[in-house]
Amino acid sequence: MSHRPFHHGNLRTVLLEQAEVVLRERGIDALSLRELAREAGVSHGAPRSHFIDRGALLDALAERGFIRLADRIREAASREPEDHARALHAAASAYLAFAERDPALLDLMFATKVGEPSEAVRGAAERLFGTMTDIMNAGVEAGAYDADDVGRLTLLLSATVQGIAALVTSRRITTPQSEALVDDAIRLFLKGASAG
Amino acid sequence: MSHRPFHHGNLRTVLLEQAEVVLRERGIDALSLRELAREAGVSHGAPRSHFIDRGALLDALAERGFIRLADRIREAASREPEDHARALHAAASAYLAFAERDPALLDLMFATKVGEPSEAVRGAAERLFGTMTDIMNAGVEAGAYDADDVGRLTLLLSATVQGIAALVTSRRITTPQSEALVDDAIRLFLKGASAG
DNA sequence: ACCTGAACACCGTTCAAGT
DNA sequence: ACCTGAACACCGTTCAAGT
Repeated sequence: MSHRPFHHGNLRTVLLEQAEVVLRERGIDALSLRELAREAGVSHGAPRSHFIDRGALLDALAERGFIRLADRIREAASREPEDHARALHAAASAYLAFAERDPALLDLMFATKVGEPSEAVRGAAERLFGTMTDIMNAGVEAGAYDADDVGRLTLLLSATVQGIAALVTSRRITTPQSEALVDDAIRLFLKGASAG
Repeated sequence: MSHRPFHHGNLRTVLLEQAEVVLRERGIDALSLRELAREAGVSHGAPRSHFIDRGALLDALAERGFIRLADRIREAASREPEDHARALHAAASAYLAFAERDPALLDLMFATKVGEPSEAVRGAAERLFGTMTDIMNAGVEAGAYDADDVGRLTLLLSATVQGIAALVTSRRITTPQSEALVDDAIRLFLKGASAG
């Protein structure tokens, strides 16, 4: 048996993955660097080599969250290449599914920043917005919107879906209500956004 | 001089008001019961008489936040009794102004609940939704919507405005962008929601 | 380059005791 | 009814030292 640390070269990922579990099961208040270290079998000082402080861990979690959410949305929309309305619906549903599985992570991703958001988080958030933009551009090609409007419409759609997600994670509406709300949102969005 | 505690009968309010300042200036991570107690000039155990734990204080803050936000929105909309579109715009702008002044408080109001939200918070959140409903009902009388749709449309408008606020508090968009987004949102909402 | 372990300051919570 | 103050367990952070 070696006495090299079990997680040598891997501790960062182990901490992040365990943190996601804690976030999912017990929420952000239960997330402690010392507990993560204990569960990973390292000393309480070890995370310091990978995250300068608790905020840096939270940033890394938010970054991973944005990347995963963007991937889920892109994947969902890509299953409806022929029908833009259905693609929007699939994307929104994927967003809501993420919110229901990982509400505390979504909170973290959209949490108030005291200063500027970190570069990594900002980039990951832009990846999500880029995914939404790609989906909307497919709608332009299908004749659903004017090309000039796509930037503003993408922002509006993103805000609307995030708002619905916030109502779900804060338990203000139930899952069935959120599904009806997504239907309404997309129907009204397409009607209101149509050129002319 | 009496040695009755300075805050006798008043400590609860003093703690809440100081907590709102801390939340505004330094964010939720800086909010500590012990610090609040020190600043109020009482022992660290004193808050226990008014809030069973830190979560109860946060609930009380969220409750007050919902009440204040609902009042601001009602007031803003009431200044445009003749023009429903302008009333919606005023309400949304009041929401965004709240989000910019008290981003951490808004986060708290829409934070993920692990269990069920407390009765008091739920009631206060419903007051906000009730205010939005009243504004929308005025739109029904003005002929902007079918009465049958007003419940779903109110939910959609609420979600959209909250989503725009989330983009602001998370620093994803700037204040000018949020103003343009509110314009787009309300124009598109009225177009999409119009009866027929 | 990464991890250990002592040290420090701070925190939430509990609770017997006071008024 | 409300507040005090000791006690407990836990936490984030720092840092000299090890490998």
